[in-house]
Amino acid sequence: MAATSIKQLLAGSIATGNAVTAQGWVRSRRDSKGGFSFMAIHDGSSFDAIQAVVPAELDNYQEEVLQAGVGCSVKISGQLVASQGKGQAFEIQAQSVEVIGWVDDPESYPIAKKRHSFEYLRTVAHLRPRTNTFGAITRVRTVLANAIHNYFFDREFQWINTPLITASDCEGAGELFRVSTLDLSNLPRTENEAIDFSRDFFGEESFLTVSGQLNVESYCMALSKVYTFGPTFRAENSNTSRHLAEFWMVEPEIAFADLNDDADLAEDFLSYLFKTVLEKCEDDLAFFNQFVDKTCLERLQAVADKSFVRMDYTEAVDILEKTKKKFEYPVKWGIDLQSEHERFLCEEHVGAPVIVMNYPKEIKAFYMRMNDDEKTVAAMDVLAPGIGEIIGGSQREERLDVLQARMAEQGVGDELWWYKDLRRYGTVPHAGFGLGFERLISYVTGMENIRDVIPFPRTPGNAPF
RNA sequence: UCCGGAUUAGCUCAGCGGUAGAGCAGUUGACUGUUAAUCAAUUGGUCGUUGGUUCGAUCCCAACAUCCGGAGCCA
Repeated sequence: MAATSIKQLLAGSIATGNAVTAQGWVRSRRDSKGGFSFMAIHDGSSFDAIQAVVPAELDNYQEEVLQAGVGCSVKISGQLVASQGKGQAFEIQAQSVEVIGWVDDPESYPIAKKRHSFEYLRTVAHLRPRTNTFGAITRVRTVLANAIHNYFFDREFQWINTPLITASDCEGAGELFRVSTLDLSNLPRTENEAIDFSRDFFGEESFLTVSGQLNVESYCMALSKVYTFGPTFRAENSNTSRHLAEFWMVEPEIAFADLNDDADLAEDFLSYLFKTVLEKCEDDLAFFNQFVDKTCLERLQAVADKSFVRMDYTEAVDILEKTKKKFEYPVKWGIDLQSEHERFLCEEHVGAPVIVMNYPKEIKAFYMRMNDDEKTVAAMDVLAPGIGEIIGGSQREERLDVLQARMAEQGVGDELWWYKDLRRYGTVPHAGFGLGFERLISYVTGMENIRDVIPFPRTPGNAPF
């Protein structure tokens, strides 16, 4: 008989008395001298386990059922019945229990039936999905990824699969990983002893992308509403709870739009995502709210209700200068906001997500649109309490002459000729932003370390699984 | 990369200049429609690595490694 997912078994849509089969992994077994054992079985489809009541009369009860501990995989067939005990509505009255896979050595099985620290679980990243926490994170991650695609699909955005390999090293977002097939122990050289990249795979130096934005702009200039959603790579030596060397990013780009349209999109998008996860991950979020972060649900609801505050950079600096709070880094107009400043703004001053707009041009990238004051550019950061910058975006410079001047200022070379072409042929005001997918999940779940919201985190000195 | 902190049983931690302890897990038994079950007994450790100080180092010192927190970079 085909197995039914535990989510379905617990949903109440199958009439009691029906024959069912569940398959999954044992979370716990409790033996009763009343002549049966209770087995809690997980298969990842839901937060809750299903309980199987296994009678001692089964042929393999002594030899197998009583030996099947935490982590063993099993297939259990029987009748779905209303539970006599508290804690679950339904359970399986087992008629057969087949142990599919044993746990070699229960004492050294890394995932014991107890609380483990997240630091420890990172060292067993291949087994940590078996815990409540990582199962819940995985389901939330899936719901959010789907919600992202659904949001854009419903609003006539096209999903653009921008390349992961790029020859441009000037995308302005940090250090790049080199992509090469050259023999490192025998590098080809040019006449003046430089490495001869013309003999490399792509005929020039190439790298893993740090952003799909420049490429997605080209599709935006034809399809109007587009987005990328995929992995991104940064070779920064960043050792923090908010950075990964490999992470996923969502980057929408909209044509015929300015910075305010961009901020509207960011706000509506986040609000939709949070509403969706509140609706679809009730059990998992209840778990996070109880064991990981007591303010989790409250915070999600606040963002779902769109309680964003918008302010100009200039206004933000003004607030920071006037507050009595002492900062390690003094504030003055022209500096980039430090973590402590961003935290003060969204955590203490406002107590909700803040969108800071129109930053000094000196501290922002070449492609951001120059404002009329010629001192600021149309950039925005969405700052979230507890996370910091969750979104960074801008209106793009659509005027060829201004863009060229900015590129020259920042030393960006000719390899972006195609990017300039977009301003030469039917240019249009447009804007977009980048949302760090893992930062979003951190914010939603309350998980403090970004290494715990991606299945196999890559950080400096660390890619073991 | 910089500044702090940590590294002792499978896990979480306590401890002390005279070579070690608890809780949980595991194992065994008792008990029970149980559900982080309970109760009893019990196994289990070159105290991160390498040097140094000392009669003697797990403890003090130094370097290194790894991890954590904060900062920078950013998403």
